[in-house]
Amino acid sequence: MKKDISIVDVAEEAGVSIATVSNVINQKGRVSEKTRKKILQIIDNLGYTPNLTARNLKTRRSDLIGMVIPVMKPGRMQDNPFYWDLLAGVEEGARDRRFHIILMGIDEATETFSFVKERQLDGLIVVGTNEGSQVIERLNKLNIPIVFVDSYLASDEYYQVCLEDRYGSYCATKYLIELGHSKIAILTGEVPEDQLPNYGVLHERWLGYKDALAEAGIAYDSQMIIQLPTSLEGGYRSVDRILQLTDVTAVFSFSDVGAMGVLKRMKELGKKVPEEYSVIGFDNLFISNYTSPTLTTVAQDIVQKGKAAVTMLLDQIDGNHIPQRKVSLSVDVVERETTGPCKW
Amino acid sequence: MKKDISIVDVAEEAGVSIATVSNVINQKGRVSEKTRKKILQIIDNLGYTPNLTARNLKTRRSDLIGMVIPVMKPGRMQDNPFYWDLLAGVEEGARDRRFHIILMGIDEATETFSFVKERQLDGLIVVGTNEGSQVIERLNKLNIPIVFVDSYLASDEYYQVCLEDRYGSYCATKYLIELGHSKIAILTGEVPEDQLPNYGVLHERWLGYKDALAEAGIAYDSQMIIQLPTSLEGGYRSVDRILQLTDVTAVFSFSDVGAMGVLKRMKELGKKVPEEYSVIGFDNLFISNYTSPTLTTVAQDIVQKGKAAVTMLLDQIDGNHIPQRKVSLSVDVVERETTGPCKW
DNA sequence: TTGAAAGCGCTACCAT
DNA sequence: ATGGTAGCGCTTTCAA
Repeated sequence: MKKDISIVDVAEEAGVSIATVSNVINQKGRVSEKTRKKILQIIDNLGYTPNLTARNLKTRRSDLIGMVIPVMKPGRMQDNPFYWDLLAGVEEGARDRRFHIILMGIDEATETFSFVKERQLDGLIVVGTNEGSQVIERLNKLNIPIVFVDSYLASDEYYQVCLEDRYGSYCATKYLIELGHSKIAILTGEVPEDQLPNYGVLHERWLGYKDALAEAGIAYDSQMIIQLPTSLEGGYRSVDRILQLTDVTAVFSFSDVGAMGVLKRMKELGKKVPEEYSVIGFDNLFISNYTSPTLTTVAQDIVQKGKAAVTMLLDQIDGNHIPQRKVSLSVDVVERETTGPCKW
Repeated sequence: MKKDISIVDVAEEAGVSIATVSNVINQKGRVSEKTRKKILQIIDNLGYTPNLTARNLKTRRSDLIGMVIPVMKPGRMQDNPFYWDLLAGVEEGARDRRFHIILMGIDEATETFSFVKERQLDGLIVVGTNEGSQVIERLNKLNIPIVFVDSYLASDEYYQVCLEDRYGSYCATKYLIELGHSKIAILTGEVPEDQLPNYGVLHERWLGYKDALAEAGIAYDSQMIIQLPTSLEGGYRSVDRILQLTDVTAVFSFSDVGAMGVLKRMKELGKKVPEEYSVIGFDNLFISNYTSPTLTTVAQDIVQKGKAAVTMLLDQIDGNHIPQRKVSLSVDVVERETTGPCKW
């Protein structure tokens, strides 16, 4: 197997020093147009590709960012299309700026992030961690640019991309209330109520829910909180619990996948949506417009969220000015077929 | 900002040479237990992390693999949960073997794969390319371990992970035929019929469809092929075309997302599934069990596919014995609610 | 405008 | 069992 072509080969072929070759590769100027042309030509002929590993060793810049996503029980990444959309945005944004991305599923409890130093990552996008999580402290020690997505960290030192979660949740709830619903079950995810404040996104949405209730003068009832995983399965299983509650007429799932689970189980049990129960989700997955009935939901632009995060990260890395460290993307209730007037 | 701790610091602190430190890091043995312990202790104290970039420069091994996925029009990765499941499998398998993965969306027409040499990638997982594609030749030049997923390359030199596409398609079609259907429209994706042989997966499935028809003595009718994108939108749009065809009673979509699009449009037009039309998909996305009605489909284990691919790749990289270069994973018709007896 | 050379952090060979 | 050192491919300073 023949050795790779290095900068030395190019220099020899061109009869110049490697320093000069380096200068043309890196467009430093200070090379005569003539030799520049010649070297470029030779690079092309030889099919030379600079070795980023070597460059990185010297410059301490890898043009590589990490995207970390929490994994579930057996070490598998979460089965929610949300992440794919987010990743699509990040990937696209990174590609535009000639960065590459390393994707990693992490176990928050044990991850040390040693790969960040090992790989000399220039930055990190961290998805869905929370105030008080063990990872925050470890991440701080890394001392590299980080953008947190959906994480709600209190300190305004952190760069964050979030969503108008509270407002979106408020709108969803208000929307249901205006339809006449007052007993509204919520699927918050698998978190005990007293732990909610530690789960930023869920907490915000919970607050939004309470905001709307309060505004309408409806008493908050913690029985309405269903604590099951944010997943199809979780949504599915939640229905049996909801039916044990009295007079519930609407369900607000903090995720679209959860809402889809609800729809399935409702249908199995012969419960009519939206005639008997209204269901609203959160996310507006592209698939949510294709369920039957189509899902009313709080829409966010997930791909845009990924792009916003990576843009903020790369700007940070490149030392560009960043107007604000915390960005909150807007939401929008999309009215479809799973919601309707309260039956009573 | 303080400089990172290097092997030199560890060596100094321990009063040994860097060679010895290197030996303990790489578990080469030939170090006395006593010094080994000591060095390990110091590494821990100092919080030293080896610099993989430097190691890589020396060893020419990056412990990094690439996963490349074709992008759509505006440079966005395809909006199909399939890829996320596949990625989940790859990521999990890579993590188990301490490899990291770089994910890249590529434009097949222009991609040169220069990043492979630049980053010294140890291997590549290539998804959904095809015989005769421009990328094959370029990939060959790379001269690194590659595993092709869903690619159907003729030469048995290539390492490939595929599916029993033809058989799965045969089973799906046969299943419909046994229900009494004979006019079965198929959604192949956006490929002209005469180009099908160049699209491995689609071609195989097309062949399987024809196999079943032939077996049942049903004439093949190329009008039954609907050429629209493999997507929710494509499936949705296909319905209007299908309805122009005479006597069609069943639709076989080569993807679940396509089938979901069909379901939506059918419902909008008041067409009953499965009473008037049977619909069957392909993939068994986790979401397909949550549509309404739930989707009959040809099931494949996508996560397992990703794992199989990465395992084969890493075995190749590590020089392990690989029993066979081409693996075909099995499929399985999952009968749900979108299919039923032919109305006539 | 160009070149010589140091050195990034590490591994691996060869000595001791 | 341990150490000295060349060198991986590149960037960067300094000198010419």
